[in-house]
Amino acid sequence: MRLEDAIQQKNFTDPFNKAVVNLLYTQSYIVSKQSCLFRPFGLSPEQYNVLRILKGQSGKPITVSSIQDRMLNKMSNASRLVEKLKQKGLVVREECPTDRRQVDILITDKGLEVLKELDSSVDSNNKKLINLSEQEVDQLNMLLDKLRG
Amino acid sequence: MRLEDAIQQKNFTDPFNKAVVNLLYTQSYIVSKQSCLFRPFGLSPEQYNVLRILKGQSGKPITVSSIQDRMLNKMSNASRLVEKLKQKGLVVREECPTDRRQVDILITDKGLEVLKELDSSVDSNNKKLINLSEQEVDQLNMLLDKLRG
DNA sequence: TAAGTTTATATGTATATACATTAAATACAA
DNA sequence: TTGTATTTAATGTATATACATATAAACTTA
Repeated sequence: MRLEDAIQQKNFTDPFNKAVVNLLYTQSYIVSKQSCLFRPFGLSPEQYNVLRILKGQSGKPITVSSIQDRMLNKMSNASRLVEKLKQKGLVVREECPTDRRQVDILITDKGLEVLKELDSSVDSNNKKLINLSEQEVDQLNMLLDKLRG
Repeated sequence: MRLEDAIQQKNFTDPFNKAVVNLLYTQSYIVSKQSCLFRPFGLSPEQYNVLRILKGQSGKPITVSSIQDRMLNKMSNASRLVEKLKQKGLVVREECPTDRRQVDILITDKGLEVLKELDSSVDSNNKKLINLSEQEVDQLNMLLDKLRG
């Protein structure tokens, strides 16, 4: 569906402006379609993302600031987010032995289990969300990677 | 910059999954680059968007629920957002004459002035944000419009 | 027209985000 | 080594978001 129809705006000053609005609108589309998957586990999209980051570490600890760097939403608060995950027993915090300022974060077995339950449904859901051919989605990824400079 | 490098993730299960993460990440990139423009006016991105919707009405009133339909973030709260804009003197609320449940919203002269000051810098900023050629940005818009189905 | 249903908006509440500040540990330079 | 600056994480605070519920008006239909 054309963005112009979706938000009932007749035209944009130029295609760059349309692209900005289009990206904001499409993100909202994705988040709203994803939230129902996370809900049963009491996770927000960004909490799920942090669990994925930790899983990607395959056992290696990672500091709070490294998590922050790799989060999708740069403005959100890794420290408090990790605290929420800890309260749910999905991660543990350990004092970093080489630098006592830092805090090492590790995913727990329970955290890995939650991901195991979620990942396949998230993957198939994402495929359904992106109504494009293989070729088109590759093109989209290429354009997104390029546009950020 | 490739998403894989930006968030230090080696690979994705498939290009559709990468596209989802890529869209979330790109939205965050845009919002963080835009926020400094809105800040001096005390506006959030969505508040700015609502002002744009109202300006697009060119004087015609629009109800709260119609604003909600046309907002970029479908989950946000049009009623409270309009209240914030009203407190800043940028919009007025009027009881709808034909249906007393509804509330007509109109942008004020002050609201139009704020937009006048913002629009050109937002437009040029957006152009800078999207590091693509005219042809590429058209392609991106086409793909985004298509992917939502 | 009365009773139940739907719609439009507002409000309550918990959590998340944005941004500033604090506190502690470390790095570094005089 | 001492004082200053920087880094890391946590915390404070205001606002925004997400979602449920409430309230009032309008519609529906028996």
